[in-house]
Amino acid sequence: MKKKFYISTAIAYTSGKPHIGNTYEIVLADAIARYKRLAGFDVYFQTGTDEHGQKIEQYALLEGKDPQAFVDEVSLEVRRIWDVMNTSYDKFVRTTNPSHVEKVTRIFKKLYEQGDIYKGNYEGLYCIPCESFYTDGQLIDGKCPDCGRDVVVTKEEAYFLKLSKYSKWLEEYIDGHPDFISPVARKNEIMNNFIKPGLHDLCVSRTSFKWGVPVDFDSGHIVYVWLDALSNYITFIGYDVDGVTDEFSNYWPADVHLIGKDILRFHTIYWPIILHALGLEQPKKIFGHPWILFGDDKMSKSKGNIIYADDLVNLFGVDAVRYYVLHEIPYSSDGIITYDLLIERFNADLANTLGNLVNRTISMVNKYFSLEVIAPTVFNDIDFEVIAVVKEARIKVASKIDDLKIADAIDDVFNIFRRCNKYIDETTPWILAADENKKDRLVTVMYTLLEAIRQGAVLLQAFLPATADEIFHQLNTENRFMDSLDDFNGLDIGIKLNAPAPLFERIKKDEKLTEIKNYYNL
RNA sequence: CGCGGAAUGGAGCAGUCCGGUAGCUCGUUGGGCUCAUAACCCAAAGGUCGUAGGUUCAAAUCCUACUUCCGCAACCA
Repeated sequence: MKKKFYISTAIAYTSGKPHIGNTYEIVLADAIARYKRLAGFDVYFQTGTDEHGQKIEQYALLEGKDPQAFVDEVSLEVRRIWDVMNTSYDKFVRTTNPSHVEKVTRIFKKLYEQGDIYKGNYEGLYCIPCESFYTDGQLIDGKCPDCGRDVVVTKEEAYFLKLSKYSKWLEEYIDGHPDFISPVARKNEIMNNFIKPGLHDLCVSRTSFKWGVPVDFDSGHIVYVWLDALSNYITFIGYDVDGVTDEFSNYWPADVHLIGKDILRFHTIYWPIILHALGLEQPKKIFGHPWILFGDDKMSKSKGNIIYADDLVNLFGVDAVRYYVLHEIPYSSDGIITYDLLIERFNADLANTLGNLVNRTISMVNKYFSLEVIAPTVFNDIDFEVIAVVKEARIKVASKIDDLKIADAIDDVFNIFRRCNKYIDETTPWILAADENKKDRLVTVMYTLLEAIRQGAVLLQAFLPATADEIFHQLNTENRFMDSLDDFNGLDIGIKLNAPAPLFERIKKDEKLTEIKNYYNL
């Protein structure tokens, strides 16, 4: 039986269109999911939208829409962008799904009945016009951060989750499972700032708005958004308080929850405690990925420097955008995106190293052998060097993916292509072609190149699926499976390649920058 | 003294745990080649590894202090 692999992204909050930063997460998860499928795992990849809460209620009101209609629209837009990014999620979930809502209601009730949730009073700084509570830290000059008016100390009835009861347990759990939270810097942050000082009980209901899952035994109370949102990881694979499905038993616990570093707290404190209280196993790893910054600034609507993924795809193509976010964002520190850098990487890596390699190789096969794949004769040392690089890449990629170092993994794939370019200069096929006595050598060199490219494309599928498809098409092969890397003979002898065509046209920077300006009507 | 992270040639990063000639990708310059998308290959220039001390035969790496930047600081997703 196949080994299972459950990976999730955070569900996107449907307050607006997701920008490239949000999109990074789904692409990252997609690369891992695609790789694991390739490696023979039974992969389950879940993503979706988080659709409840006061903010959404407000935004909907602002646009004069019913909240459900509002989230229907935004959720559709999120899904459209995920599809534009060519991501291979298995299930797209929505927290407004009636079955999910019922399950959350029952989870809340169960936790209440077993004493993990209790009724108390929430006391905080409240802004009356905004109908919102704030903490000291959120206030700007002691005033409401939204409207700038005075806040007053207010008390309201609310339900609380007994985090304090599980504080010790959580600390020990995290200590005993060093890989649970990564990167490790984030783990320290959570441990030192929150867990070690002792956890406060978490307020898990609200009465100040309506748009959410109601507490069925106490009207007026709405389940706090996070209890609702986090539960998506289990409710949509068949968890219910009074029984679970086979699907749940098969896939839970999740192997990776991929999330933005900003919501790490919810996933490493509230979520483990909720699961523990429900008597469920913990996910194996929670990875708080870094952010993408545009230029030097954090992307935000107020700064007007938001980049949307679908616009970038229109301007550069889906794999160019995937390549950039996967390759240029470091493992634990924030990455930067600018048009200049995007163009530079596109030209240097995609057009020059990869695109030109494929193009020059197939062009040579066309010129020398009329596109026919001819059986190699004897490999010699220089060929074996290339073959060794290809073999090594497979191993390196596997270990980098397991460490979630996707940028390094994709670089290992490109090492194959770099090595191939060098190999062409070392073997000078055009000189071999001029001498009929060297035909055997030429045949072997061309085969080595084609098969190295094919094997590179097999690995590349995880990251740039459309590009890999195009390479397979030009090579006229469907042999794209991982076990085809066991040997170096994956191309059928005697087949004809398809005609060469550039994978990526080089970008002229000035023209592209002008195009970008026009695109945005600047 | 709230907690944590970072500072490495023009750019983006690795190396720091387990001290031992400073590495990768790109950019720049020179050369080569001509199969290819002004591409590809080779070579060179360019860094006193944030600052100041300390330990050591030897420090980017260990210790101390300082400077700068960033994240987190609890019910906002």
